[in-house]
Amino acid sequence: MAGNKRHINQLVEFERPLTTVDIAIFTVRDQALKVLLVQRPAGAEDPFPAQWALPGGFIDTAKDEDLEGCARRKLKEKTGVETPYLEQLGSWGNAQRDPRGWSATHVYFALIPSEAIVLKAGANSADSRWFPVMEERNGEKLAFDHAELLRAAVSRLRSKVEYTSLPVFLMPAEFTLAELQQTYEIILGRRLEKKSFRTRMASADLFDAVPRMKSGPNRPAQLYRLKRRRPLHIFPRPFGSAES
Amino acid sequence: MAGNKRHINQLVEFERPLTTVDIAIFTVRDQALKVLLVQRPAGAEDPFPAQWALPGGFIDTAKDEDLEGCARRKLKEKTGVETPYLEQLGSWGNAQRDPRGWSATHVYFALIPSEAIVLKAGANSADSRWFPVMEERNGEKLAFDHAELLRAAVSRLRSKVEYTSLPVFLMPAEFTLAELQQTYEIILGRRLEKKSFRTRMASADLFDAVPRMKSGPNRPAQLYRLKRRRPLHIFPRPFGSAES
DNA sequence: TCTTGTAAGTGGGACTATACCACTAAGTAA
DNA sequence: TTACTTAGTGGTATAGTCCCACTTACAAGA
Repeated sequence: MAGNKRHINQLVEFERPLTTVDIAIFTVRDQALKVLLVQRPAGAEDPFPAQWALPGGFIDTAKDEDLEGCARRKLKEKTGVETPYLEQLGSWGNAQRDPRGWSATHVYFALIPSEAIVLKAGANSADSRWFPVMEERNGEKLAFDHAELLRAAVSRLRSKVEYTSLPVFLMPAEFTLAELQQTYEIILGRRLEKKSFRTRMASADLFDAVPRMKSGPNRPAQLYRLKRRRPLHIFPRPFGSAES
Repeated sequence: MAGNKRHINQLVEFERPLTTVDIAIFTVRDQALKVLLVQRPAGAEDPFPAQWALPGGFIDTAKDEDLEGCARRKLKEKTGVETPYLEQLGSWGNAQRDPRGWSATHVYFALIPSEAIVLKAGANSADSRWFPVMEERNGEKLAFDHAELLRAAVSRLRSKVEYTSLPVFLMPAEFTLAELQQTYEIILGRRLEKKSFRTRMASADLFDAVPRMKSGPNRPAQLYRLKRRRPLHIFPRPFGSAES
């Protein structure tokens, strides 16, 4: 199975594109959907100096076993944690997106509960920060074609949230149904009907009630915990329209 | 925006993976879902000699504007036609899949009506042929990791057919509702209920009735034609279970 | 202690797309 | 004319959600 020199000769005729992996890491905090962006180095040696970009970079064929491994490595470097959810979004490749030459990037998106995160300044990123995902602003001045990648990631996230249990991966270990519904509402940008929401979640059988309540100024709420080994649940129908 | 030598220096530390594009091209003919496979050259210069593989190959950074353009080029080379439907499936990359080195492939899948196709022997493929998609057989001895890629493509195709109008892209210019239903049934591997099927299609408003009937030994059937500029239609609910 | 306010959680009928199944319609072949 | 087959429809049942009003449970202040 090992390569041999004959093969190499044949390959010379094709220039190899640059190959990178980028990740859209989402969380919900302060009542908003946020994405982690890193600021590119300010020196002129790199393209798009000092601009914000999705975390990512070149594949290290020595260290990375496969594409997903590369994504997990970069994700861990930035956030310091393993992600509970990682999905491949797709790949983008053309001659223009990187001024250094024909390049292709493999894009992943990840969901991480807000409290889990410990931001680290990465080796190749002067700074990293959570940006609220707003249709207008981001989309403009990210490095490379990352604005487009981010739009695609947000679009995929929203459409999957319509009919799956994806947002549970954004919740802390214990949470109330109202908090989960809020997370759905923040991502979708609209209100959901309480009864329908609870009926769905109950029938999906995703959580165990823990024998504790969340107290506040009002009626205490039941706390739940995600069952072990619960994969993504797909609901038979998408969420309906708005409430109140 | 042009590259400069400084950048190149920095990039030397990363070996560039081999980059390819592969396509799963599907059609329905002879009452079966089929996929186009090409036989790799028999000489020992290439890996997996004489084995069957998905059509595809290296990106030509001189000719290919982007990944999808590369996929369309290879598709046209093999089938001689433009495809009515092309979608990116995902990418696979690791150190083992190609004996020549760390490689990543960008996989697309395409749907083509059976009569449209004129198979051409490609430059790098001694032969190409339609293979029925059967869970058991294919999955064993395709070149590279193409068995896995094909499984993923079939899986994606099936799951999208459950709740979209995808199979219309497999139909000839004029067709009957019974023929369309048959196409659905062949892909899904189960019978669908006639009335539900027709109600769905009617409400989707995808076709125009042409003023002609398809005659046979029995009652003639209305012929339909796909409306112009009809994108993929998504039904509010997936198809239900079997009939008779 | 009682009232007020607010969020948690539920009861029950309405609605909608599909499931199910029986029926009619329209042709060919013997 | 009858038998057979496939096209196409009518009408009720069902499932999951929608919608809205209601009850429950707590804190805070009068």
